[in-house]
Amino acid sequence: MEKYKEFAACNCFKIRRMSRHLSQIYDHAFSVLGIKATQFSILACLSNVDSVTIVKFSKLIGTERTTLTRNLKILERDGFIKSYYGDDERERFVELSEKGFKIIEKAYPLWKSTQDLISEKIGMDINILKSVSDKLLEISKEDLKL
Amino acid sequence: MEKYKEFAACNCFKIRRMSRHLSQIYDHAFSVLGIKATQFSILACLSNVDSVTIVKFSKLIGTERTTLTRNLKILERDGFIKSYYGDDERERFVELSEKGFKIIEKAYPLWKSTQDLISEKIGMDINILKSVSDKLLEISKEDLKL
DNA sequence: CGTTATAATGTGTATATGCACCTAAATAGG
DNA sequence: CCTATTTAGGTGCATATACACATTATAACG
Repeated sequence: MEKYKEFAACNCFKIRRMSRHLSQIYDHAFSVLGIKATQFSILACLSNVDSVTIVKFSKLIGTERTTLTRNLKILERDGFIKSYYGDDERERFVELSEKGFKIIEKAYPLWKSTQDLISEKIGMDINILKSVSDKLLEISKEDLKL
Repeated sequence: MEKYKEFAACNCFKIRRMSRHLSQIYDHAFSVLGIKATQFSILACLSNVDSVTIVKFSKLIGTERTTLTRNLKILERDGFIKSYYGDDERERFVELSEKGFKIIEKAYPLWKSTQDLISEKIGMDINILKSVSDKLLEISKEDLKL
């Protein structure tokens, strides 16, 4: 059976493996601060929106709402973010705490050096990544019926 | 503060988001069979190696050993694979069961149509993706000291 | 041959992820 | 104003992921 090469070329398999690998590299860089790459991403994005509801934030960063809820719970437990309910009592807003601001200040140089290293290793193909990402995001529900 | 664009360009953030998105698409395709994309990948790869130890298999597919152990446990529980200890009593071999072979036969057309759809959407950039993936895998432990 | 090093694996703990389902609040329609 | 629908959010359950640490078996070596 010679399907191995075909299976190994699975887009999902490859991207997942890349994701795991890259996550380990970034996680390693942040480890001295006791945070993970995912957490840095959330805190960094949050630093640019002041205050935002769960649903809006999840759409903004492309993370499933309930996943984000759980990620935020950990960040709130550790004091990096605060949350409060709005006038519309269904809405819950989240925002960075002082501690949150401080950690991303410390994390920034770690992120920057890692990001530069990876970008350098990948070279010009790095731009394709955005193109591919955008194309994937275009895929609609209709496409998935087949 | 205008760091948002910079953070949003984070390689790790982008790849993780792509990975989540793509996984949802493939998972959806396999959902009628009750398996996930990750499980299909493992079973498909396993179909090409007959019988293999945990360590070798984890290196082959680029999945952390203990992660693979847990993934395999679920597949064994559901009867898709079998495992047994070797002459070297430290080694545990895993291999596909009959049920495992049957499920990948059923899953193959689902995978193929999804794979074709995604490949078409991404277009020529798909080749660059492989190049990027290979470059990432080249990154050594030394690079991470910085 | 006995001791030490290495190799293969398992487990505890923690984060990440997403679907299905549930609740409560706000809004739309009559 | 009352009911039906929509919207925001939470929770149960399951899989995925990886690091640190422990255990056991084999290999290496003096």
